Amino acid sequence: MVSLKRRFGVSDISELTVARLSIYLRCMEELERLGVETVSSQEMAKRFHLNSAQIRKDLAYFGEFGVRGVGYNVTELKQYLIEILGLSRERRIIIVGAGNLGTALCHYSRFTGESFLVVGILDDDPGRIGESTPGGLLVEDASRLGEIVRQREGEIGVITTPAERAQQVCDQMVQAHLRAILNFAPVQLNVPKGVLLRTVDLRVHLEELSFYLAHGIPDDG
Amino acid sequence: MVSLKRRFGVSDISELTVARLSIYLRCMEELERLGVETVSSQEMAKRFHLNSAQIRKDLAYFGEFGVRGVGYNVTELKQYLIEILGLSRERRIIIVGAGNLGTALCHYSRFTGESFLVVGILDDDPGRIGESTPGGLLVEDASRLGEIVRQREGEIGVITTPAERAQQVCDQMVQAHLRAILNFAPVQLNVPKGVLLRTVDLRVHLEELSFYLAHGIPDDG
DNA sequence: GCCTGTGAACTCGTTCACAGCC
DNA sequence: GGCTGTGAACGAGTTCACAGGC
Repeated sequence: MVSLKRRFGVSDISELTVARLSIYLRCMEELERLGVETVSSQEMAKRFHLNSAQIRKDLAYFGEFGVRGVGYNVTELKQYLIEILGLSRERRIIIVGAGNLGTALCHYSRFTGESFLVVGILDDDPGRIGESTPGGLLVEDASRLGEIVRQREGEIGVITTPAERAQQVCDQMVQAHLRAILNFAPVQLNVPKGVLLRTVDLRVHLEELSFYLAHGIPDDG
Repeated sequence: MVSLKRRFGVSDISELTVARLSIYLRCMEELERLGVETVSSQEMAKRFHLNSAQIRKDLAYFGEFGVRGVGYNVTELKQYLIEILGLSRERRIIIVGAGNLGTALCHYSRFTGESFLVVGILDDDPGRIGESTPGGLLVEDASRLGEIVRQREGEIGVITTPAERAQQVCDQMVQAHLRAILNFAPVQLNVPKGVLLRTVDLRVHLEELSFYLAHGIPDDG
């Protein structure tokens, strides 16, 4: 096995590239299931509707994983992608907001292989604290966030509270040393430098769809 | 009130612009709540961490909504954005997949004002059919999709099935004349031209966070 | 004075096309 | 022959900077 490129400044890698690495990982998993041992960027592009040059370029940021004239070894590339994406160790997730979405996400570890584990779901509604979720976790008091993060070595915070509460929860997560936050509340949150925030805004997605329903859908999709 | 620009080819508008229009709408709602009547692009940019030139450019695709020397009228711009995004009429949503995520999304109409309404949630698991969801809807048989879409004038399909079932459900949605599909299953789906597909892949988002946890978080956020 | 709307400059990302290697 | 890795060309998207209007 070739080693990963020693130095790639993380800021040289575009977010779009990172998102695609995750896609490539899923492609490798699929190919492995199908028993495919080797794949060229072209074949991969055709099969999964990607662009072959882009695949090669994305991968080349991190090392020389391919063999000229042959392509990429599926299992090997999968391992590299796991390594690159930091998935070789478990990442522990703490959810704040035990509404429908929050409890739904408790289940989520099931779909993501071994890499992610929800280790806590908190809420500040006394009516919800103590309830058990479909995932088997008990809802705990949101005021214990700091303690729980420390205890269970949480790394990723997920916000599924109403919009009004989200910034407050976000601040508490930063305080509790969570450095990666996934926000489902439909607000633009502020985090200090050194904290990574991703917002998944369902309302934005629905409104986009509505825009194209209103104005027609372009040919390219 | 000035009228909307008569002809903007929908393909001239970037998807990124469309997504931002949705953000701007949320900004207007916030400003209206705060009682602000007029806002300049610069003030808006500062308040919501956007870029003023980009705001002006995005809006200018659709008309001349601002007043030089003054700025934009908040309520008026809000109305324009609603119009542009096709939100002045209700968009009816059909969900397929009554697992935790699907049932969680039934509630979603509540958070999106008047514009979106979940009018059906279907599943093919006989054990789930007939169950009632937190939103008050009964789970119906997925095989009745076509009929239900027609009856209730569904326009947007939401896929919350496991990955294995997703392409099949997607095909059935296309068959049932849904032209806008929001997919939460972690697979790359194929749709014919004339159908709009958006995928929200939680796994990709989590893996991105993991990447930056592993390699460090760049200063810009 | 201040602010919009917009061409021009620039930055970033994608795609092309080929040298180098198997 | 085929395929990777990569500089160069291209295109998309963002930001600048200012003319024009209030």
